[in-house]
Amino acid sequence: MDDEAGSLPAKNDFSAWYNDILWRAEVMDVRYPVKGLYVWYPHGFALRRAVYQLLRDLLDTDHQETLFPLLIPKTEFMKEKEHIKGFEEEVYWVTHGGLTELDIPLALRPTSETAIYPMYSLWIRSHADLPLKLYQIVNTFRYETKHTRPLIRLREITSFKEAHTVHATWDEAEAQVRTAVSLYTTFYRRLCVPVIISRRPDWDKFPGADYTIATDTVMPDGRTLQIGTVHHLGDHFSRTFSITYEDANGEQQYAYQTCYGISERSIAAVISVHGDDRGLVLPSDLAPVQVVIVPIIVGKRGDEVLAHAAACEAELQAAGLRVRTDARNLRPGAKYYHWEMRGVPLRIEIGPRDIDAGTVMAVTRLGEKQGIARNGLSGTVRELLDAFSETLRQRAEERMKASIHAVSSIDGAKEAVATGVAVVPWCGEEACAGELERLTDASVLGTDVRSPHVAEREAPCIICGKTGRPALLGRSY
RNA sequence: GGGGCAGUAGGGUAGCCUGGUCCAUCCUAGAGCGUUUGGGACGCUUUGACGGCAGUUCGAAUCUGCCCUGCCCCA
Repeated sequence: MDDEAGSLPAKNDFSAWYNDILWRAEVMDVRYPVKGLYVWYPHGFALRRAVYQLLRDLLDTDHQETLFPLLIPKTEFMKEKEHIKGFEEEVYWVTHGGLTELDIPLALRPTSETAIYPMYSLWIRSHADLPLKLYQIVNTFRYETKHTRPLIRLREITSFKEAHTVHATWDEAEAQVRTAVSLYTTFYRRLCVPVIISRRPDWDKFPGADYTIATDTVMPDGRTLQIGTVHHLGDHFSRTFSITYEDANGEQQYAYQTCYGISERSIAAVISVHGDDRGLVLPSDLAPVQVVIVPIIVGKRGDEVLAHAAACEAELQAAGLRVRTDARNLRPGAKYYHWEMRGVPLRIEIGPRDIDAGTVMAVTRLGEKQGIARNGLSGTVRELLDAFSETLRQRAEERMKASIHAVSSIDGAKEAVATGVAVVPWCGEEACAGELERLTDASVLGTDVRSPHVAEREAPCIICGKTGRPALLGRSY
């Protein structure tokens, strides 16, 4: 499972690159013998833990974490008609307990609305119980029939963060939608992953929602990846599951709800947006190893070098950094390649020359090399790590900007979606969207686009010529 | 959903058409010992595989069927 010399495919062959980097960088092992299920390597799992720690930190300010069962009785699952229609073809069913057929089959949750809302019905009695904001991070199951891909299209989503909120009014739920969108924006900012926010077309919204706001990013091959959704559920589920509260006047009212989710696709985005021909490139906050120290052991001064390396490691550790010293019996170059593949943001080389000069050599994952003073090491390293993340963020944002093109013709749209996302004026009619999708072999992702790179202005619909507004068009995963 | 190609040691391959010559071979990796270390070290020793099930046959990595898994193309 070790990385062998120079054999990661170039990133411009994105599909091959993506398949290879996952195991070479020890993120996922795809050899588990069931289609669509994959194994987290410890290094990948450490990355997952860092990413989800950021997410938890953000949510914990005004949500509470909880945990609901994996199994949902068919009787509950089948209650909301639109919801069922959206999922019925991809639900796994548990039909037997041992050799006994179950009276009521149990669904493996494809998402947890129908597990959570019957309990919400019991928990919510009065307006004083509102708003209720809970989330859980769980695995979910969907019987995907299309081509599965690690972290992107899974039969077991291992890391589904789903939040479910309940409010007294439709408007309060809508305010929560805005809050959630802003929360996700912050989250992706911390991952240094640029996103475009838009409102999904009606035919593409969550089954059972009033509307859906989605966050997408653009992958290196120009296809978009949906990496977060926020749904205004209106009162559809509260009517189905009898989630009511007594208002200040003593009247029973149906509650209004939202739900919003993020999965390990967020990690696919981090890997894909930042990685390069040498392997992972991870923002400092996310890297399982933030600093690797490579002692340059030359001749008789080996012990002296190791002692200096240990002292540096201790100092950085004391400063709260995740540090590793690589004292293996390998050439330094082999270690550099090893840790570059795994995305370590900063490498520190310590050899006899550095000891004599009172310095260490610091090299970022992007190849910027400089000698820094041994004195005040941890402070300097912190600064380098922060600057590194900021560089990644800006670099990614520029790429995102370069992949978005406002167009006014079908040919222009075709050209744009070949390498990224087109912004086209669209009247809002489904028929026009269908025609547009057919002509460009791409999908209408959404409207009400929120991105610094997309101007919100009216123009004639690219299909029918009536008044239109900007819509995102792209090929998506 | 339709079609195509593939599966041989931890990873990458040859062999398959034309069944036996193959305890298969090479690169890489793993283990052990020694020498080495400022961008992928070297020597010696050693470990390790024909996706699964059934069938044809004296004999199957090789032929047949089904299944599983993966990759690519089209809807």
